Amino acid sequence: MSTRDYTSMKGLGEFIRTQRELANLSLRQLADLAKVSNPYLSQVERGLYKPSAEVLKQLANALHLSAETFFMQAGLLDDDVYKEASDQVESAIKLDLRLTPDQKDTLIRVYRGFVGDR
Amino acid sequence: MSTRDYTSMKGLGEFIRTQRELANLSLRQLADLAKVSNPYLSQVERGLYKPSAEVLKQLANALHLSAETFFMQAGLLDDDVYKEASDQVESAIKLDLRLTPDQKDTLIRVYRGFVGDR
DNA sequence: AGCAGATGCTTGGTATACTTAGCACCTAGA
DNA sequence: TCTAGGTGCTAAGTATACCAAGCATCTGCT
Repeated sequence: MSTRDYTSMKGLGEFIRTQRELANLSLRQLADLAKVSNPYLSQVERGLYKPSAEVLKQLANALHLSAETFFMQAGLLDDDVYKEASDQVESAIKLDLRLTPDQKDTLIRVYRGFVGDR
Repeated sequence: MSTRDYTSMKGLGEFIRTQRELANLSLRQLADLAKVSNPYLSQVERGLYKPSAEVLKQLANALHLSAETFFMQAGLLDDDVYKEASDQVESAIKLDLRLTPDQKDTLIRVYRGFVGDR
C-alpha cells in the first residue's frame, strides 16, 4: 500500500499557491522570502515552470514547511516514508499536550466533517 | 553534531563518482541508467554543474540509493524538521489535500484558539 | 476626480542545465 | 600489426529555469 491515493492530484504549482494563500502572503512577499522574482513565482504557481530543488527548498523554508514535503509534492521523493494525510492530522491533534480531550474531540469532529470521512 | 559524517565533506560530484565506482559502473552505464548523457554526468561528477532534482532522483534510483541520501549530499535536505506539536498539527492540516483552503483556515483558526496561540 | 500602493501577469532577456558529435587514450583480440 | 570497443573528456549547441522592467487592474485615501 503506502499508497498515495492522489484522487485530487493537484500540481505542484497549485499546491504552492494554496500554501501561500493559507499563509496570507502575496506573490511578492513569498517571492522575496524565497529569494526568487515574483514573475517567476507566478509562473511556477501556474505550472509553466518546474522550480529547481534549491528554489523548492527556499519556498519550503519561507512557508515553514519541510523540504521533504515539497519534494514529495514535486514527485521527487515518491517514496512516502511519510504518513497518510488524514492519519497525520488526527494523530498530531491527539499528541498535542496543550489540547484538552474535549478540544481534541472537537477538532477531530470538525476535521472529519470537512474531509467527509467515516 | 548532526548525524551525518559521510566519509568526508566532499562535494556532491565526488560523492556520485565514488558511488558509481563502488557499483562498478562506467560513466556511460550510469548515464544510461539515469537517462542523462555521459558528458553531462562527467561534468556533474567534476562539479561543473549542479544536477536538477529530477536527475538526482534518477541517479539515486540507478545506484539503488535513497533519494533522501542524494538530496542530503546536495545540501537540499540539511535540516531536521522541527517537531513542535503546534507545527505538527498545523502542517498536517496544511498538507491534507482533501481540505479546501477555507477549511484549512477554519481548522487552524479553531486550533489556535484552543491553544491560545496568536 | 486623482493619486498611491498593492495585487498578479506579460515580455524579453540572461544564466545554466543538459545534449549531440566527436576527440584522445587505453586494452583486447585477429 | 591494426581494428574494435571501452574508458573519460571537450566543444558547441539547444532547452529551460530564472530575472528585470513594466503593464493592467483594483482598492483606499484625499
